[in-house]
Amino acid sequence: MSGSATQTVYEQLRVSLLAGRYLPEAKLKISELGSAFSVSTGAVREALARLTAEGLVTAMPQRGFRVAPVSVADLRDLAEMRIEIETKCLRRAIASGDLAWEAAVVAAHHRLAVTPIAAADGGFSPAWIVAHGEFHAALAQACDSAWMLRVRDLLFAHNERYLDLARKTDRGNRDAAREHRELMEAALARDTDRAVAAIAAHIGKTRDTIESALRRAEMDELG
Amino acid sequence: MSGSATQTVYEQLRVSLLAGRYLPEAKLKISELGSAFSVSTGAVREALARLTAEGLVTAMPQRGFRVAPVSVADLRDLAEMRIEIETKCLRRAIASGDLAWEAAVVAAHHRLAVTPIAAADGGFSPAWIVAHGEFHAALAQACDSAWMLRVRDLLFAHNERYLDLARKTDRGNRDAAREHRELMEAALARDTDRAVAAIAAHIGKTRDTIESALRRAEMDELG
DNA sequence: CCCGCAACAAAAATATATTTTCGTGTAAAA
DNA sequence: TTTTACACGAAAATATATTTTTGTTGCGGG
Repeated sequence: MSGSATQTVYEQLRVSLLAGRYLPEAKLKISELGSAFSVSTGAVREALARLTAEGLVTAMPQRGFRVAPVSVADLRDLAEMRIEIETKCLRRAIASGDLAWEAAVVAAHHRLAVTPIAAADGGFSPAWIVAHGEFHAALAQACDSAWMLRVRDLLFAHNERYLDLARKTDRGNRDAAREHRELMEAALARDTDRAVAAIAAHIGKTRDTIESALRRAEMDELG
Repeated sequence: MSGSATQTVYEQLRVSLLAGRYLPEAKLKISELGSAFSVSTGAVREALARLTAEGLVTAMPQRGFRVAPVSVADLRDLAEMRIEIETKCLRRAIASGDLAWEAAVVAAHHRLAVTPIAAADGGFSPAWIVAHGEFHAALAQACDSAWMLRVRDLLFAHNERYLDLARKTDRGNRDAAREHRELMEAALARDTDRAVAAIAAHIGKTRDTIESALRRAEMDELG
């Protein structure tokens, strides 16, 4: 293992959460997770405490932990906030990004472009999710405000939870690759307005797609 | 005690941190804290894990926890971000605040106005800090975006850490009470532009005051 | 047939014990 | 005198054990 037990559990649990491997509001039993990861309950509790502070998990006093809920309202609010922050980040990144930044963006985009998007189970492939996250992170990274980046990361993480819900209705009818390319090109050309418009549109479209998927899922549940 | 042991430790530790009762970068020894609060080390670790996710504490693998550092750069970045978020929050709060909101703002302002600002040790009095936090929270509360409020709370908490550093150089030469009144009156009058200007100025002035205090403290340290 | 209460089982919360890691100081060798 | 290796003490990390709390099931009464 790389680091400590707690760290490992935290990271693994986090990617599982972000990959939607647990259902929203599902109970996270401490001893189960402990034996699954072969660590003590203390390590699990510590990891869950951190995830609670991030909002990915909710703690119910004396009643354990659950996966944070999702809702259309939260998704819309989140997307709106993301547009605010991501556009600001992007503006500043374009303004102060150097050659190293450009190179990192190109590299991340290349990895994203060549990574197959579909996984065996019909969702996004884990490799694509990682590449996608890293591309957007690379774009924002040159923003010269640590706090802005921090908030961006928080929002992006929560968005990832919703992302794989979209996969079902997203089959083929949307060209995310094209949006990413457009975004990269505008950023590298230092065309701030075009880049900002591209990322805002990208977030908006993603939101809409996820929202339909969410509504469909709710329908299925009730009917 | 109200809730669980972990919860108690978390809350107490948090207010201590925000009140600047521990020095930045000071080591937070787990067993010391455990005996201080008369709880087990597990509870302390759990509380520290949450505070780490909030950024109030930094975790160093195999080397324990420390109080998060402060710096002029971080303060400036934080203040800039706060201006962005607080103004947006305030706009939306003014737009959608109802009578209950107005009442809460008036009440919070009254409590703030009548609470003595100075403590025996020369810092802000704990009661004033609470009242101050609640006044600003009340103002923002009517903002109809949960995510925006969440980010606002995070930023405000970090700002509080810096706040009491300002007390030394802030003695008498600044009328925070007046700024708060102006802010409240503009908000209640639904004068969005004036309110936004007031809060931006308020944050900016606070930043400047704290910055001088910080620089003075750095001077004292080195000479 | 439904409601309440008691006993039981399961899981969370907490405490204690053990292991591991890190920093420090000391002594021997270059 | 400087450096390096070793050992010791302190603190963190982890595991295990104990206590509390909660949720559930079955039984008796209404």
